Amino acid sequence: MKNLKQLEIGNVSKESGVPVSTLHYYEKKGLIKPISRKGLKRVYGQNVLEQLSLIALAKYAGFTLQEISLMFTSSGRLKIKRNQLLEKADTLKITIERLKSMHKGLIHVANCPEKDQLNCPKFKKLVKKAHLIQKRTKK
Amino acid sequence: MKNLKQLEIGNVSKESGVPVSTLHYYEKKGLIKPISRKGLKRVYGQNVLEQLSLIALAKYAGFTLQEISLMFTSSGRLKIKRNQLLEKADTLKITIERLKSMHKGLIHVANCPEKDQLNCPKFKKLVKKAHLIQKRTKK
DNA sequence: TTAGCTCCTCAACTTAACTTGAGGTCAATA
DNA sequence: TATTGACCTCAAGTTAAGTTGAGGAGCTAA
Repeated sequence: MKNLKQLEIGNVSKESGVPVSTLHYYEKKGLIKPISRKGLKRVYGQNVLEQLSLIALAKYAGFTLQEISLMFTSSGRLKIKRNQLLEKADTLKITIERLKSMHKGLIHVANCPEKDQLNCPKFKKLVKKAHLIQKRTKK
Repeated sequence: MKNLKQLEIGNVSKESGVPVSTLHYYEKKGLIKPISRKGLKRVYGQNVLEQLSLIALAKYAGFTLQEISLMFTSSGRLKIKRNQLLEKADTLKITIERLKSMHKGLIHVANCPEKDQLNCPKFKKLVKKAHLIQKRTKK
């Protein structure tokens, strides 16, 4: 099955929620690429929408556009090796653990009877834990 | 028990890993505050270290310094209300879910036999899922 | 054929989060 | 007393990730 449907930049923007100016910007950074031009106008294939979801997701996971552009080609294919991928997955895992601590901490603090909540030992322990995770990853 | 130990900015920097220039910056932004001055020199209490951990953590969770400064006072006390706290916890939860999808996706792709891995239906489904979560939160 | 769209390029501006640098204070040591 | 080291202030510079705006192209409908 081929990518039959073609999209103008305006549609891409509308469907993805990403501003046109940002699409231009992403293109300059090598993250996406129109499949062709119709005159001056860019023509995109359907799959650009998936690419954009992926980019959004990766950004959310804390990757910079630079890093993202190293992971995928502008036509949406994977660029990095299996082990690098697993490495990324690992750092992501750690991030997740840390955020879980933070989450737990917030919930706890919200219900904590202590006057000065941030001084609550349980909370402190959670922060410390997350912070240790952080240190571990830095090395 | 009081905070007996006093720290100069250099020690704070060394123990926290946060550069002196950043500590100045955080102060200007209202995130931290020395307990006093000895001449011109800033004097910090021990608890600034916990504050800095917390700031690092919150940043990691995707909060901006602005937002962080709205959550805590510069002396390290909680500033926001219980329900706001729970709200923050909620958005964090969603972020975590999304990252989990991403994580799963990375692992899957790394082991996926498909030629063009990003086209693998399983992967696509994961991205879509994460993306939906995203949309849900934007509204 | 003129007006109205949607698109184009390219350069300059914006914001957050820092960093760098110049010039100065102060206390302790050589 | 002179130098060193750690600190100070304040202004300017930097980077990532966009956004804004000026000036122009090309189709389409009145």
